[in-house]
Amino acid sequence: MAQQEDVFKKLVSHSKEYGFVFQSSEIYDGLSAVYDYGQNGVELKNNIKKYWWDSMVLLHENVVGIDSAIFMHPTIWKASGHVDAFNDPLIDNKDSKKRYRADVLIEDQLAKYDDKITKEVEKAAKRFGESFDEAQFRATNTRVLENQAKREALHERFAKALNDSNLEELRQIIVDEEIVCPISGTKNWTEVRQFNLMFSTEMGSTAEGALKVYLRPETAQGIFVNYLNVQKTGRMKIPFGIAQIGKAFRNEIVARQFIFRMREFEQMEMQFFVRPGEELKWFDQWKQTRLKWHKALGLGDQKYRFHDHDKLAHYANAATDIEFQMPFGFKEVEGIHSRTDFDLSSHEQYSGKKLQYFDPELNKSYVPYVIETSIGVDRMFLSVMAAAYTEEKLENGESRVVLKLPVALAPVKVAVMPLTKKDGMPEKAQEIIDDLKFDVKCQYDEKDSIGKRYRRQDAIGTPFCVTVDHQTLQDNTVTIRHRDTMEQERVAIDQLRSIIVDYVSLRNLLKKIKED
RNA sequence: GCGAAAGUAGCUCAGUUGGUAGAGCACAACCUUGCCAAGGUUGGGGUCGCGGGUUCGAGUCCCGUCUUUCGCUCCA
Repeated sequence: MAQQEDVFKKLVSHSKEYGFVFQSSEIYDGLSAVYDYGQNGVELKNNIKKYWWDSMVLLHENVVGIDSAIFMHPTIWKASGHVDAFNDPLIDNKDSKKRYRADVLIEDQLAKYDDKITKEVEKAAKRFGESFDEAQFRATNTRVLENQAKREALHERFAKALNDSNLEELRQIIVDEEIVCPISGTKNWTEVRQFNLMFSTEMGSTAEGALKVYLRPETAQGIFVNYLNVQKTGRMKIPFGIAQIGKAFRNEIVARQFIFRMREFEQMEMQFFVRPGEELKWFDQWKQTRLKWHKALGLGDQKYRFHDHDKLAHYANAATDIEFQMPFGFKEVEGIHSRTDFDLSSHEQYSGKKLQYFDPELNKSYVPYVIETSIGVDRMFLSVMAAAYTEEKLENGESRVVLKLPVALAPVKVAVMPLTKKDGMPEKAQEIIDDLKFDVKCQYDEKDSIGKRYRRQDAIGTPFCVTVDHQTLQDNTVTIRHRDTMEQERVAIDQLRSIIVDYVSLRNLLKKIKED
């Protein structure tokens, strides 16, 4: 484990050193849990996105894409449940260092009163030989009455505090009720603080007219609110899907582990609309389809596993994660959820618009059920980098660091270099680039020894190095050096394009998904 | 957010009981070599994360703050 964390550290500094990931605003000391992608990182990231996008909208005739805005009508987040669920009043116990939701602590206290009352009523029932209900109805026991009164008072006070969002009052309730921390048993509490996981800002320049809007905490809702637009204008027939790639924002209390959990991140989500009752069948199918997409990258089949959820979110009736073996353990990269008709129904309610589909085969209308596949681009990026990062011992005793990236994802596909800076070799190399650069990202390098240049390309995962040497000037052949094997072959310049472009094409990955 | 540790050149780090910042690699130019990195010469680059305090004097001691890592916590 210690060794793996070490690998993670190296990966982080390698990412910076070779222009993959930089800390945001670094010259101003950085901004917590926000990162920028550098010149190589952006290429890799774009390639990952293209791989996903093409696998969705090219390979599935019934999946189309959209690109919805980050700002959306605030009521959308009420309908989705985010306004309620992403707003937690939290309180810490200073002794046990444990954090609790203040409202949950108070609810537990209410439950305690209920228990007391029940016990007293049971006792009374036993003593007088009555049924529980009879005893409760009489409720003459003073202790029962006392506890009922207390419970009622607490309940009222609690409801009012919640309603007013009065955090001081919530804390005062905890103090007055002498609620103790279950771990430390003490009453040493911090202030109650509101943690809103959604970023908000104001739209409209005048204070009175301003509308409080949120930066979306997920891209899914942009798909749901456009469901009808796409279905109607695209003449989509159920089952069909809508795919989207875009930024989402969450004001995480703790955001850490490099780009694994960031406050601004990118999602690739696809919502697949199906007939009610058929959702679990599609859920299983998308589980397999998505796993295949991951495995096609060849990062190692044993590095993936499903993690089925026992506790389901309020909208789901089935959920699983695809986890990847990161240097710090198996971690969620993608979530697949059966979201039922929760979102569309909720938007029907809040918007007052019908979001139904008329199914000609069933001859009836219904709100479709939804299967969601949701993958974090940044997590995907991290998993690819982690799997690709390799330190090799060579036969001559030296070592090299090589990113064994899936070739279709590599930021630079080919480096073209003259063996020496003389005899027209640089010009020849440039000619080759001028031909290849319409198809693939090329890099030219003439500095330092050839071996050093090869290592530089290894470090950013370039699959091919083409070298122009003295023989090139005679017969128009060059050497191609392969990243993983370090082996070289000599080929004619006019063959380069077909060799390289075919080999690094996304097409090869996409074909793999379709194979059985 | 709490606790712990850390922050010195692009990277990895050294810097003694407080006395005005160093190395290797990297980078730039030139020379040399030419198929698996670290030849030669020269050069650029750091208000030691930031702010304050103690002191004649702070990279070093104290306080605050920012950032990172780990643990707790949280995770739609």
